[in-house]
Amino acid sequence: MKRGEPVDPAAPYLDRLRKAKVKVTANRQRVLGRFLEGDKPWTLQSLHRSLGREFDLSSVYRALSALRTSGLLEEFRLPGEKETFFSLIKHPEKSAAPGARGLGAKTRAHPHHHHHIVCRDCGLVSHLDICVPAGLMGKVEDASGFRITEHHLEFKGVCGNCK
Amino acid sequence: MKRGEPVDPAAPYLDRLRKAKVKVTANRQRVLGRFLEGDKPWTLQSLHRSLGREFDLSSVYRALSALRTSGLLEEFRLPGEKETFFSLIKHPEKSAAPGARGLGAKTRAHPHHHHHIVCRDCGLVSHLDICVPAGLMGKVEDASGFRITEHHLEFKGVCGNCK
DNA sequence: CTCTAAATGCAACTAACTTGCAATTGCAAT
DNA sequence: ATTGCAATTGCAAGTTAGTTGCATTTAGAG
Ligand SMILES: [Mn+2]
Ligand SMILES: [Mn+2]
Ligand SMILES: [Zn+2]
Ligand SMILES: [Zn+2]
Repeated sequence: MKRGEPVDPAAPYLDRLRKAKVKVTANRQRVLGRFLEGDKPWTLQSLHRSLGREFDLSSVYRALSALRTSGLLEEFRLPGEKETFFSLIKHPEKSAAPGARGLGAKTRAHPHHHHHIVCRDCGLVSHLDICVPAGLMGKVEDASGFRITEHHLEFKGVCGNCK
Repeated sequence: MKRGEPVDPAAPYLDRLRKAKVKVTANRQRVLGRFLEGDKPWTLQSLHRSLGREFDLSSVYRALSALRTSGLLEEFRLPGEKETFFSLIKHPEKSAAPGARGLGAKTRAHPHHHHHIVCRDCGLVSHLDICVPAGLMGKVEDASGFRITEHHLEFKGVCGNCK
C-alpha cells in the first residue's frame, strides 16, 4: 500500500467491469456511486427516484443488470415486498465469475455470501455476516437426499430504533 | 382417537376458517384441496392454471388472501423468481392469531414452522423438519440489535433422482 | 481522430397482481 | 325448510414493476 495515493473506493469495482469487458459509462458510475455511499440495498424504483429522473428507468434497469452480471451486485427478495433488492458485493475482486445475462437470471456461486434482517416497522435493512451452519446443511442433505446448490435466508424483526 | 371415524385432513383447516369467521366456500375448499394434495408450494398463477380456469384469477387471489390471513398458509419469495409462493402451515390449530388483511401484508409468528428444498432440475419439493438453530438466532439479534420476529429459509439443489 | 460494437433514451409492452362493483351465496336466525 | 343479508365471487378495469425493440449516441480500441 503506497502512501500519498488517494484510495478510490470505486476502483476495484471499475476494474471488475473492465475485466468483464463491460464499458465504464457515466450511467453505470452514477448507479455504482449510490451503492458506495453506504451499505444500503437499493431497488430499481428507489434508485430511479433517488437519481431524480436524471436518466431513464430502463437505463437504471440495464445498469443494475450490467453491474449484477459483472459480479458487483447481488440480488434478493423479501416476503411482503414487491420489489427486488440489490446490494453491493464486498471485495468484488474475490467474487465468482459473472453469470447469466438479465435481471432475474439465477444467481450462481455465492460471492462473499451473507444475509439480511429487515425491520418490519421502518424497513431498515441490516447486513448479517452469518450463514447457515455447515452442520445444518449436512443434516438437510442427509434428510432429503438432495445435494444443496443454493440457499436463501432472510430475517424480519424490529430494529433497535423501533423497539 | 375414536376408531371407525374417517379423518378428514381438511377438517382442522376448515375449523380454523370458521374460528376466524371466514366463510367456508367451495372456492376456498378447492384451493385448500390443492395444498392438501401434497407438501408443495403454489403461486397465484400456478394455482390458477392448475384449477383450469374453473374460476377467476381474482377469486384465487382472494382465496389465497383469506387462507393466508386466517393462518392456513404462509407466504415466501425467492431471488430470481417473480411470483410469490404460498405453502400450507402444518397444525393450523396451534398457529398464531390471524393478522393483517390482503396479500403482501406482513406475516406474523410462525406456527409449526418448517422449510423446503426444491430440485432445480425436476422441481420436486421436499419438506424439511429443520429450522434455524436458536444459537444462530441469538447471534443475529446480538449482531444487529434487532428482535427477530420472522425468518425464511429455502434450499435449492439436485434431488436423488436427478443426481 | 476514426470507427464500430456497445450502451442509452424513449416508447411500447408484458407479467403479476389488485380493486370497484353488481350479482350471488353461505349460514345464522327464524 | 325458508328467509335475510353481509360476505364472497366473477368480471372488467386499473396499477405496479419490470422488460424489450429500435433509432441515436458514445466508450474506447486501433
Ligand atoms: Mn447485504
Ligand atoms: Mn416453510
Ligand atoms: Zn425499524
Ligand atoms: Zn429432481
